[in-house]
Order: sequence, then structure tokens, then C-alpha cells
Amino acid sequence: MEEKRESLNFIEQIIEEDLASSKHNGRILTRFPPEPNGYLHIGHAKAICINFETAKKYGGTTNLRFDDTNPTTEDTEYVDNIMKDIRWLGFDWNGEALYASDYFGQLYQYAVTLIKKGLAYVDDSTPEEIAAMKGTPGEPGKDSPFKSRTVEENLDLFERMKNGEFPDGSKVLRANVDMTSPNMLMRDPIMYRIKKEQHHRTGGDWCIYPMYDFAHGQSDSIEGITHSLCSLEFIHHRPLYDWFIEKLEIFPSRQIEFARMNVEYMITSKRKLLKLVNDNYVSGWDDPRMPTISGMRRRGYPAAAIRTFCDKAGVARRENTIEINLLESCVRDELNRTAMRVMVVLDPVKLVITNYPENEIEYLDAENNPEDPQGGHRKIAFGRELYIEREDFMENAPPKYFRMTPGADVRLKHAYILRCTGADHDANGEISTIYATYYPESRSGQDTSGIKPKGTLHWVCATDALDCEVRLYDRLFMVPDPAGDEEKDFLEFYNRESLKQVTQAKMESGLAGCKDGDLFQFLRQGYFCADPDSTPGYKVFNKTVGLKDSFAKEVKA
RNA sequence: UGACCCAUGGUGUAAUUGGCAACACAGCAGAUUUUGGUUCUGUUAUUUUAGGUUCGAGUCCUAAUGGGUCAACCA
Repeated sequence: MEEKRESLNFIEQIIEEDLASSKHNGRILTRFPPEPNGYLHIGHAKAICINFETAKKYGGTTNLRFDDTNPTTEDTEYVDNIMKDIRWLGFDWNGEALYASDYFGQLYQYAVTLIKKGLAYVDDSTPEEIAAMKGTPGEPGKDSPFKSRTVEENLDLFERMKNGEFPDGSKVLRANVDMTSPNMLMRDPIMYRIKKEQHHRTGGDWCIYPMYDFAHGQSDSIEGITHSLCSLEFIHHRPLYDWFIEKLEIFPSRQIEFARMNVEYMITSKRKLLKLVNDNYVSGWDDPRMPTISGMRRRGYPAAAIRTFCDKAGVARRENTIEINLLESCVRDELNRTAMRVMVVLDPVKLVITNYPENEIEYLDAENNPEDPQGGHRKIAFGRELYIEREDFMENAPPKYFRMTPGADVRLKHAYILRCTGADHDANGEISTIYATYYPESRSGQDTSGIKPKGTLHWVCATDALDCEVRLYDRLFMVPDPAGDEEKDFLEFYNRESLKQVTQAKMESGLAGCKDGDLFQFLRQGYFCADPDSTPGYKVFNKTVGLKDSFAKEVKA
């Protein structure tokens, strides 16, 4: 009976108050409003989760609306990828995607309404003049000489702007608010500008385009959005958002701002991400090191893990930087429950079991996922010659080394217990072959040997294993906040070792049938994801994240 | 020389709205383990400062300090 009161974030509190007062008859409608001029990243994932999940929690829904009011930068290629990423994240919007450009006609009428009320005017000033008249945060601005134009004159000029009679940049429509406001955005903001450009949807229908401030709130209102959730940097726009709604006497959507989510070692600046792509620091927008949704997908981060992460990071109004640990913990948690275990040797060295019959291969039973009772089993080949990880053998081992070393017993996962008897070296002194004997009665699942070795190693059968490529990723930057240094460019922190390619890894042969995007745990190594660069005969895997490694810590200490 | 937002363990987020500061991640220690994984147990560590209101303040008020944001015909 005793139930802990669920704690609400501040947005949920506002919504519950609205629900309690029957505002909008209990209807909840949010929206996710990307501009189709780039790829979605982790910051967008956060905004998507907040908008879709809070609406859903209160029986509401969410619109997807492309904020396409600037034809210069926008393209349908982005529209398609944005929709793909949102769906992959696991969210679905109301009906068809919507576009601010669908409302160009209505917005034009709204502008005419404001002109008639004497609340908007056409200004012929140059951009420089307008900037100069704006003043500074410290000192008030000055009225434009064009502010005194009559309603009739404004109506005429605005219509002629729409009809294409004036060149780009020669005139703008401004709201008549207050040039002395301490809020710079209220100093007669520009509502429309002339741009004789092709728009990705409306083509050449329009040559005037509304600015963000005269498109966003109005679009919210047209759609009946009840709660317009956006990030804190728009907080100064809210008085203007409300001003337009009030003067236009249209549906009162409410803007609520939350703090953007920053994540250690990640950058989300569009300009900087573009630089990484254009200058080939990464292979593309979907490079597994990128903080884009497509990059994280290719890296192998499950959508569910990203959602959990955004959830756990919480929602508030204070600047924050989330530790990358939390993201990786969410990824591991999800993958631990769902990823199939397989054995892949990244840095192979040959191991010969001298008392195992030559030319004999037996097939051992292997559990696919100990965390998943429905995970099933598979058969893996075992023989006299195997490969094990080079770092799993040491000739002169320290006391707490539980792996293979002469004279010690160690188990091979799913197989037998071995006693190491020695090793050969090549001309460079490197280990070339390791020798061991096995205990035939120690076979996994029917072990009667009574031996309890401390260590268990992964391995592959030499005659069965297939070559594959493994791409090992490290942080893209060497510091947690590469964009935060005022003196140094973020590229100075680029981690040149962020990608290591292993081309001669050995995988168990069953992996040959995996599909792009399949997620695995390579036993004792970490989580990996099959990459689209794979070919039928040669698989490529991306390292998603390593396993927790308390041994590595101990070695360091 | 302005306005606005923010301030709780290392990092985030809570605190029944004025009543014993908690949860997660990270850290540390131990147990379990055919993955040095998982799981389990224990544990370290927190209200920016100064006033005020109050029986009682993380919460309300004032100020200070610190951090952030705002002056694109971008969104």
C-alpha cells in the first residue's frame, strides 16, 4: 500500500497543475521542431525524449514540425534523415510530419493583421543601420525613421515586398514593440526578410520569409500546441512569443525552457561537427565516434540505452555536463541483458594442446547469453590448435595474474582446463607458440576433475576461426570539454588514437552469418556491433564500449 | 554598464512544497562467479556566503559572490 510519491521534474509539475485546473480541457500536445539543416545529435535526442515522453505520460501526443523558414540552409536530405533518426530512437509523431512552411500563407495574414493594428512596419534601413539603432544591452535603442509610416503605406509596401518588387535586403517588416526595452529581442524585432531563393518545399512561391520569432510561436499556436518545450537559450524570446500571441489573439501555447544537456567528451556545435566531417577527422556524420544519433547507432548504442540515459540525466533549468560514464553504464546495462556472447581473439597467438589428438575436432556447447534464459545455445569447434589473446599469456607472471603462465591451470571458456607447459619464441623474442596439456575429464558442464582454476580465457579454434576486422574506438577528444578552452581550438584536443583498426582478428565461424547492426558481447572484451562496411567474406565490427575492467585498474595501481 | 536564468556529495537529479537531505552513476571494501563481466552487501562524500522571517529554512525574503544567457535580414 505504502507508495513512494513519484518525484516530478519541473515541466511535469507545470503540466500537472494545468491538468488540475483543466487548462485546455486536459489536452496535452507537444512538438519537436528541428530545422532541416543538419543531422540530429545527442542534444536533440534529449529534446526528443522530453517532448515525446512527457506528452505520452499525460495521455498527450507530439507533432514533428520542421522549422523551415530559411531556404538558404535547408534541404530535404536532412528531412529524411531526421525522420529516420527519430523513428529509430523509438518515437512516432502525430500523422504526417508538419512544416512551418505550410503556414506561410497564414503567417502572412497574421503580419497584415499586425500592420493594421499599427503593430508592424516596413523598414528600409540597411542591416548596419538597424544594428546601430538597436543600441546595446546597456543603452536603449532609437526608433527607426521609418517607424512612423502610416498603416496604408505599410500595407502597400508589405504586399509589394511579397510580390517581389524589391531586391533582397532592401526592406524588412518589423514589429512595433519597444526600442528601449532591456530585452534586446523586444527592440522592434524583424518579422520578415526578402530572400529570392528556392525553398525546398514551396519552391519559388515566396520571396519573403518569416524569421524564427514570427514563425515558431505562431506555428505552435496554429497546431494547438499546449506546451512548447525548448532549451534555455530561448528564454529571452518568451516575452516576444507571448507578445505576438496576445496581439494576434490566437491560441495561447506556452513556452517552457529547460537546460540543454551537455555530455563529457562530446560536442554538439553544428559548425564544429561539420568541421570534423569536412576535414576528415571522422569518416562522416555517422562515424561511430560522432555524437550524432546516426553515429551512436553505428557505434552500437541501443536506442533503449539512449532513452534511458536521457531519462536518468534528468530535466532541470541549470547548466549541466553529464559524465560519459552514465551513458556507458546505460549502454552496458542494456547490452548485458540482450547481446549474444561470442568469442573473438583480437591479438591472436597460437596455442597447441600437446595431448589432444591431431586432426580431431569436437563441437562444444556454448550458452549464448547467461543473462537471458531464452538466449539458447550454439555449438563451437574445438581442436588441438587454438588461438588465444596475446595478453592472456605471461612467462613470468606476477602473483595475482590468473591467466596462462607456465605451470598454472586455466580454463578455456565452454571447454577444458589446461595446464601450460611452455612457449616458443620467434627471432624477435616474441611469443610464437604456447604449449599446454588438457585435462580430458574437465570438459565444461561435465567436469569431474575437481580443479578450480582462477582464470577463464576466451579462444577460437585455429582451423575453424575466420579473419575479421575490429575497429576500436576511444574518446574523440582528449579532454572532457574540448570546446570550453578559450585559448585553444577544439581540434587541438582531437584524439589521434581515437580509432585503432585490427585487421587480423579471429572470430568463431558462426559470426559469418551476422547482419549489419547486430550487437554482440565479445567475451571478456566488450560490446561490438557489426558494421555496414562488412563484406560477405570479411566482417567488420565496431567496439561499442568495453566491459568494466577491474583487473586493468589493479595493474595500474 | 542593463535585463534575464541558475547555484544541493566527484557528476547529475530529488526532497511529501517550511518538518530527520535521498536516488543513480563514479569511487572504495568485501562476497559470488566457468567472462578480472554480471549479481549482491557494505561504505566514502552534499545544501555558495552573509543577514532576515519562523518553534523550525535546501526550500520564503534581502544582499553578496560565482556561473550562464541576450545586441544574425540564423534557428
